[in-house]
Amino acid sequence: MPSFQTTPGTRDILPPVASRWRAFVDVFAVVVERAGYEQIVLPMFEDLGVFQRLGDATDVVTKEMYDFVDKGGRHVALRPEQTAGVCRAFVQHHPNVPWKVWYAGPNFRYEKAQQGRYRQFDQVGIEVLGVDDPLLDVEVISLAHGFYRDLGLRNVELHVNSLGDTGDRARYAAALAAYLRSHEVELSEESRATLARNPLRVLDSKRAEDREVVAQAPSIAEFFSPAAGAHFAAVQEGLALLGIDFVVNDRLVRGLDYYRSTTFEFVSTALDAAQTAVGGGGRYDGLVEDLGGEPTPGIGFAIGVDRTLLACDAESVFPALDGAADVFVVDTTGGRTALRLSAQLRGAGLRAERAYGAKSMKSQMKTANKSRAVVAVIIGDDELARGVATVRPMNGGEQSEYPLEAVVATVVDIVKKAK
RNA sequence: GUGGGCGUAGCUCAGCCUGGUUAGAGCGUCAGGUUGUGGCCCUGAAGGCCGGGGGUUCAAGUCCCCUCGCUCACCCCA
Repeated sequence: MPSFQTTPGTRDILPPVASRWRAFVDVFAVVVERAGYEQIVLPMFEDLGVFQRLGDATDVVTKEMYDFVDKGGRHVALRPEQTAGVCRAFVQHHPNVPWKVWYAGPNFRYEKAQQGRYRQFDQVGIEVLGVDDPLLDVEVISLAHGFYRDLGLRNVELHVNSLGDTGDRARYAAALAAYLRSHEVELSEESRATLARNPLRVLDSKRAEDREVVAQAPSIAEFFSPAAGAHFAAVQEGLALLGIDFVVNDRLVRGLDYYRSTTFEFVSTALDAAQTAVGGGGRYDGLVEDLGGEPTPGIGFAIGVDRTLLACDAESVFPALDGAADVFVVDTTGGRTALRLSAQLRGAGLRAERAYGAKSMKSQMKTANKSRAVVAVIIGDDELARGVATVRPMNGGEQSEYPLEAVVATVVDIVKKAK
């Protein structure tokens, strides 16, 4: 047992998975940058107050925050998500609207870890501030949808709902609480506790004994103001216009208190774990104001990197790949020629590898094979004496000798043809 | 935070119920299989305080307790 191991809920992302993560973010960046979103990089910790705006009835704020007092006496917290930070940055820098940004990076929540849920977990996401157009909601949703499709995922379901405007949500919450209280004896003990804290969340219960009561509960749709109803209708029409399949799920209650109006969640049906939501988002039209800014509409989504990658595994798409070399330089004369040649080959843009230490020809060839190089360049005593190198295609083709100064061009040519 | 399952080689696991000589397998790694050449095949080697601590016993990987970690479910969420 080593003296030190990763702390619970954290882990090392080793090769080749780490490069899969990078590729994941690359695919995401291409999708959203085509739509005009620009990257933003936020601090990983901020003033605790920024995150308290997520809602003091949420577990994220009440018990999962990694907060501490720094040496200057500031009460700060590791970010549990990035939307609040984006809004804080918006208020701090007052950029022109619409402000369209994307981000990627780790967040922190003090939870008990299980598959697809870690204390340090990565998300990619976008946020748009300053626009209250339902067709923007459609665009935002379509970008997430397109990203999943670009990864190769086919079994991702889109669930949409609306929480109405601020007044609708409050009136609904009151009506729902009243209904649930009248059926309190039928609810599970856990849900009774949830009811006292945050009635909307009872709708999320997966416990069998709650199913009947939840099924009969009033729907948010009955409480929509005319404007909220029209907005939601426009979103649904827009999705249909783009040919994006979705289901309206009036029990979809997002976890954070700032959500208003349009909410949505992407669920992988290929995953049989407890955590099947691979991404989600919605409108948060009051959040900027809560953080001290002018009233500003906002919408965005976050996609969980781990869970989405788990879904990719379940569907056997977007695999992790070891990098293959283009060329491997074998040198049994001490290594100086391989050192120089591989530098030249790299300078020509190739991925060139070589063996370290005085290994036998056979050993070096084995390593060359494992590197999956297209071609091996071999320097033995014989070649060294005559100023040449043997160039050997690794697919079984004929090998031949070239003057040292012609090796780079020859190899570049062979690799280009092989690709 | 609550409950169940599991911690044996780098990885996947057998052995534990029915304690008993130097703890095994497959894969991986490394080295060989005659003159300077990979893949397939063959041979060999390295690699384990059997998660940690305590207890029972003549004897513990195996039984008991504690602890740490992982995992699944709940809670919650991405």
